[in-house]
Amino acid sequence: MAYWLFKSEPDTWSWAQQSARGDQGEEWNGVRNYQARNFMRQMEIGDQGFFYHSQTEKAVVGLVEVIATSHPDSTTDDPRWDCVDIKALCPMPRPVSLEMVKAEPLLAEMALLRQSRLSVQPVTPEAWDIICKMGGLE
DNA sequence: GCCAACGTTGGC
DNA sequence: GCCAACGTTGGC
Repeated sequence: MAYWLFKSEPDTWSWAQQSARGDQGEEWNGVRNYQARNFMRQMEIGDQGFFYHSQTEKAVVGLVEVIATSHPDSTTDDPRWDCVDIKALCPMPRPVSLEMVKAEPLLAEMALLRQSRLSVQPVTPEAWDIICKMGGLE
């Protein structure tokens, strides 16, 4: 099983909206970036991810799970763009802010810091554990 | 609101 | 195939 990070502007698609979808989940659509798309194509059902709010909040606010593998993005006719479906698992008891991630030397290599514009990115198992603990999980 | 980073597009 | 121009994203 692999770990990922999904980034969203809360004004566009928020954790609250994602949670409201329940187990039915929702397409992670609208991605128009090849790198991000390629990561989604690698995802498998049961993979887990962080849900990150960019812009105003800049924090990991919850955990999600992949419930459908890559398929055409319903928001475009352009055959280049695929997406997966994800559902909310649980909120972070304490959201892990970008500031907190930056302050942890063990997380310095995260794509979140190195490639700030990438909206879908892989997370190593080590980074996953660290952030879960920082957020009050486990 | 600004700016840096970076991806995309189009002309050559 | 290169590169300049431009658009978008995200942090500050």
